[in-house]
Amino acid sequence: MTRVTVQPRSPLTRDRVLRAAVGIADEQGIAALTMRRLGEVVGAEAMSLYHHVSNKEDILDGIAEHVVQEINDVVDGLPAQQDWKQAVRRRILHARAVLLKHPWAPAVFETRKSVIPAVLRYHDGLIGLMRGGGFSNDLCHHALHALGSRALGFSQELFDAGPGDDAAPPPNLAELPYLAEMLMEVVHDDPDSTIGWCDDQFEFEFGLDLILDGLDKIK
Amino acid sequence: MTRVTVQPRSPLTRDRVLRAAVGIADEQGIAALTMRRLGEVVGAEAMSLYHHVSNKEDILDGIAEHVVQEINDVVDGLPAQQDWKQAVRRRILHARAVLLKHPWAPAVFETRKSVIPAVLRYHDGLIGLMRGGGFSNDLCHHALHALGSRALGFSQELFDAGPGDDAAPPPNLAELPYLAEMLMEVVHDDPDSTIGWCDDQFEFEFGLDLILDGLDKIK
DNA sequence: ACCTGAACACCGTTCAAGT
DNA sequence: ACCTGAACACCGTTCAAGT
Repeated sequence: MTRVTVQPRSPLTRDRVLRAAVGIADEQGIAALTMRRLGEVVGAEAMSLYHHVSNKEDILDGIAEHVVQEINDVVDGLPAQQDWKQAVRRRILHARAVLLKHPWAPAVFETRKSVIPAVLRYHDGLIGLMRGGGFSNDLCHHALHALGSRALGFSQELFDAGPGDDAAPPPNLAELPYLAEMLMEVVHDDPDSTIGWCDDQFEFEFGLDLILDGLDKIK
Repeated sequence: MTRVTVQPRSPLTRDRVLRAAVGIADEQGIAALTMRRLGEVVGAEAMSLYHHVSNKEDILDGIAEHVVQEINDVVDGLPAQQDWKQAVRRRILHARAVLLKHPWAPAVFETRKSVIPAVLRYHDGLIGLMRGGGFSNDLCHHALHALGSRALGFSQELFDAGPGDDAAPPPNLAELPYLAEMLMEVVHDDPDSTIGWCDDQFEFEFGLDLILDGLDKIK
């Protein structure tokens, strides 16, 4: 008779709950993250979760922290660099790369009631780089505000380049003369697309460099 | 017998529903906007709403459109101005003033699936101003991306200056040397505050001018 | 045509009861 | 101590029935 050693189910912990929550959000979107679904994934009833987290807000706080931790782990491993602008630029682009793996994260960041501790640590690092580059504390402060969410690698677009709503009426370009002309010129290399044709990475770097170059001139 | 002419209750319309929805969101926050509560306010059952809007998403689309309409009405009334930078700057600051009356609006914009038509009209106006200032269509395109949500007057902060969570542990400044030093210097005129001490309007304009000045140099 | 009550399929969360 | 079933107070939405 074979000895079937049943792996004792590892006990539920806050960390296992949060890990599972991140997994659900990554794979099925943040709307799929419900207490009941989360219970299913960790192999327990939804109500058991409340022994390890205080409520759903606590879970959202936790997975936000989790993602920023991941960013900090990446950027802390980057080698030192003499030029502050290159250092800040690279740090932010690495943060962006992590965030692209968790597309739900920006929305969760924005709904947090209190500051995410890991974000403070991230910002502390950015200030360190800028101070090293000759920034005054005052300019560091303005710089963080100017960067806003760009500091963590995401830009806030008014219309997401998501799947779009096919049922929605197409915009009437006759009433939008300047936009129509711009579109015609900008997309003339890529005639298939109308909106959402943009190279997000390029545009992100364009805006980031605009700000970093501006700061460089002030400092 | 007195003729009591009962004011015939004005029939429900999509516009009345949306107006009431904006009112609820303004006064009690977006979370208070439920179908049942909305029904109460317009004096009907929640289920009656479905004859005038297709569902709740449609209501959110509608109130987002409503706010951007309000912005367009304001900025369309602004007198012409020769300097593109001043014109764009003023337009954006007026948009911001409208948005400050509807603090829930940015979050609703971000969750819209398809482009809000009024936002296209707003952007069309901005492009017009920049074209008039000598921008190429290509630069207009990059400029809109660089501005992002700033074009409509709101910046995306990682931590909102909201009421805050008093139960949350205070950040350990010992682990945040640069941030601690910056805070000490920046707030030394206002020793009561620790975080959320910032002059949002000033910081918004600082970031906006950084971008506009940068664009001015490229164009 | 417009409106409604009852019902359905979900939520997050509480609570008393199990082991 | 950790977990659970049943229940509660909400959601958005459907549907058959009213006028």
